Amino acid sequence: MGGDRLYALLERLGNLLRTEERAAGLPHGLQPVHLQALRYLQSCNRYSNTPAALTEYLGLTKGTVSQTLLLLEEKGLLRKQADTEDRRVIHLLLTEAGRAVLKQALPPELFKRALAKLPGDGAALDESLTELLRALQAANAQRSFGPCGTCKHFQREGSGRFRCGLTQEPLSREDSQLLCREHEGISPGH
Amino acid sequence: MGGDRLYALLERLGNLLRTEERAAGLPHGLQPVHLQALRYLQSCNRYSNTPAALTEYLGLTKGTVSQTLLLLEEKGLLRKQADTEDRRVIHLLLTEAGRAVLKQALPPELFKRALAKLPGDGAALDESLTELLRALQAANAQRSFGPCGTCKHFQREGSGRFRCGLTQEPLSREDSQLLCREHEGISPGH
DNA sequence: TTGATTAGTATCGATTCGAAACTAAATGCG
DNA sequence: CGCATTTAGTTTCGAATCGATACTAATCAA
Repeated sequence: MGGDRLYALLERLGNLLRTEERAAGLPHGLQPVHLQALRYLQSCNRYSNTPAALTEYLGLTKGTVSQTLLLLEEKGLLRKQADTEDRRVIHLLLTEAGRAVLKQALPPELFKRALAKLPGDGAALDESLTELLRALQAANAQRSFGPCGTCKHFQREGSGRFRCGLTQEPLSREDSQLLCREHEGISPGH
Repeated sequence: MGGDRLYALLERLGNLLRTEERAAGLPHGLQPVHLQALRYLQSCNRYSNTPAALTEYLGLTKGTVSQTLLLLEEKGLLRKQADTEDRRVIHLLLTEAGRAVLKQALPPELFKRALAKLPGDGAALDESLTELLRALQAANAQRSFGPCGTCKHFQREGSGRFRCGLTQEPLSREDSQLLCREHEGISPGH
């Protein structure tokens, strides 16, 4: 059946990207997981920049992620900031150095070159992958980590003013584009 | 730019599949790499079932792959067979047990369920991914590991009879569908 | 107040992985 | 032929990921 072929394709792509990621991180002394953590933290919103959210995103255990964060902090790529409301919670903020490393390392050179050679602008690929990801997350009961503005808790309050229905906090236009761990897609039935 | 988003998608998909693969291998005491090795060996041709080819396919070092193979052999999932022509070369053959494990473990359940939910039959996805993989392999100077029958060394010799232009050996119809490490795509310019 | 839950950390052992040194066979060049 | 070089594969070692488990501290619920 066709599933096998699709699976082989995805696995091979995954391996190639992982190898590239390994090479891209090497000069900075970073492993693939470290780059992935940095990339997540750069693109998530203020509810989702915590060890717990990162743990869910990466699909690892919290102990493992805690180690990863220790290393990134020692290297000065991120800093920790205690939450003012819930003192158990810690927010992870990229430093300038962290952002610089990320900008230089990801996406890897090979990937950028390949993308340039791709016939079309990759829109079809984007759409197919998004669909697959959605199906995977639906099949599992997993969080979607989608952009804030596409969530069912997202509320419009007039020109350029938004609010999160879950936390009741106001949201800026930039906020609405960041990934959120509480993200729930709008179900087609409504 | 759009590359970032595409990259994030692929990385996330890769992580999900890897997590699933880890879970699928757990009951057999196998890690993701082990399943990947088995899957490759099941679908490659007789020129490509060697440690060196597997090393290239996985993008690891030969020492690492050597360890992986040791474990798989100990578990009775594959056996080694010395090449009769070149006594340095070793061929890796799946045992019945190896094939059974593979059949049971891959693709992971989650993936199959997701595929079933996918609108359409995944043909668009297949095409997009194949294109991307081709672009990646062209951008790198990497081997393509494509099916024998789509290689520029592949020769037709009449009804159902084929030959490899590189080794001059005759090929069966089944041969022509297996992955080959010497595979070179037919360049569009010819 | 007491018990349960949640966020995060610390420690341990198993495993992957790369680097480098090594063996053995094949190849190439004088 | 003879000797250096290359290639296939193994071995050894150390660094790093990762999961499991136990732990602290804060919050929440009854």
